[in-house]
Amino acid sequence: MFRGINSVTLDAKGRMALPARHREAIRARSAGRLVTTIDRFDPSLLIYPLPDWEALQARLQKMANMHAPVRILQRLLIGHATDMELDANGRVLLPQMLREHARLERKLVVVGQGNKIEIWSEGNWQERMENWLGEDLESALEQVGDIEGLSI
Amino acid sequence: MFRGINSVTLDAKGRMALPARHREAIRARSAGRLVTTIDRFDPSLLIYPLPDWEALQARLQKMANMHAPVRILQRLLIGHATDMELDANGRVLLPQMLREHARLERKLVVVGQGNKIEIWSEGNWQERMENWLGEDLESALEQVGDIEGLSI
DNA sequence: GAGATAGTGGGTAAATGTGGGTGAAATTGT
DNA sequence: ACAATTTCACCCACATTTACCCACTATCTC
Repeated sequence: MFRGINSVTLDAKGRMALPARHREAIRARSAGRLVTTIDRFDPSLLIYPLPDWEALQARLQKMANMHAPVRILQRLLIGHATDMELDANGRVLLPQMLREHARLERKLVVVGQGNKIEIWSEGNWQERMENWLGEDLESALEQVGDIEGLSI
Repeated sequence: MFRGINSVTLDAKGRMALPARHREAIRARSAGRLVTTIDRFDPSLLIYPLPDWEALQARLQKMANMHAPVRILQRLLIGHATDMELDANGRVLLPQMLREHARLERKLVVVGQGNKIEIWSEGNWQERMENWLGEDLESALEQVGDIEGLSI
C-alpha cells in the first residue's frame, strides 16, 4: 500500500503536504480521513487511514487493562491518536503536541510503511539512516524474523 | 532474466535510459512498471519489476515489527521503494532522495542481476571493481555458499 | 546508403508542493 | 460573562517538478 520516501516542509501553521503518491490511496480507503499517533520507539509520528486505525484501536482496547503495560500502551497510542483530514491541497495539520514528540522542525521526511506512513524530522532521519545502514541486521534478524531464503 | 552491464547518462532532469536489452523483459513482465529501492550494503539502487517487488514487500511486511531489526529493515527497503514507469523512450525518472543515497552523478552503470537491476555511479563502480578483483573470495565463500564442484 | 533502433536533450502544459490572507471558532484571561 | 487572543478551515497565488511530447545524433541492419 504505502511505500517510498519524500522530503516535505512543515509550514509556519504546522501543515504538511502528504505526497501525491499517497493521496489517491487515502481518498479511496477513507475519503481522506486519517489518524495520527506517536511512535513508541522512535521520535516519529504514525499516520493511518481511519478504518485501519480503528481496527488497531479495537484490538488495543480489547486487551485486559488490569495489567500495567497494557494501560501504558493504551495511553501512549490511543491517548495520542488524533483525527486529521486532507485539506483541498492534500495537506494535513499536525497537532502541536505530536509535533513536539517527534521533534519536527521545518524539513520533514515522509516514509511509506505499508499500512501506515511515518513522519520524521529530516535531521533525525538522516542521523538514524547512517546507523541503520551500518548495522548488521542479518544476525539479529535470524533470531526474530523468517529470513530463510530471503534474498533482496 | 536480467544480465549484462551498460554505461548510461543521468540527464539534468534525473532521467536514465534503461538499456534496450532489458526493456522487452520488463514490458512483458509488468507492462513497464518498476519499483526502485536502495541497496543496504552499497551505494546503489535496485530496480525490480513490480510483481517481483510486491512479493518481496509482502514477505517483509509479514515479519513481526515489534522487533527493532525488522522495523529497520522495513524502513530501509519499503521506506525507499518508489514506483516508476518506463516512458515512451524507455527511460525512468530516479527519485532525488534515492539518487542522493547512491551518490549518482552524470555517468551511471546499469548492471543486470537476475531478478533485479543495479544502478551505480560510474566512479563508485570502477573503484569497487578494483577491490573486488583483488579479493580472495574463495576462502570466504566456503563458509557461506555452496561452491562444491563449482567451476567457472 | 536508406531505414530502423538506441540513447540523449529539451520545450511545455499540467500536477504538485509551499506560502499566506481572512473570517469563524475556540481558548484564555479577567 | 465578555473581551482579547489564538487557532483553524477555507481560499487563492505562486514556484517547482513532472509527464508527455518531439527532435537530434550515433549506431546497427539489411
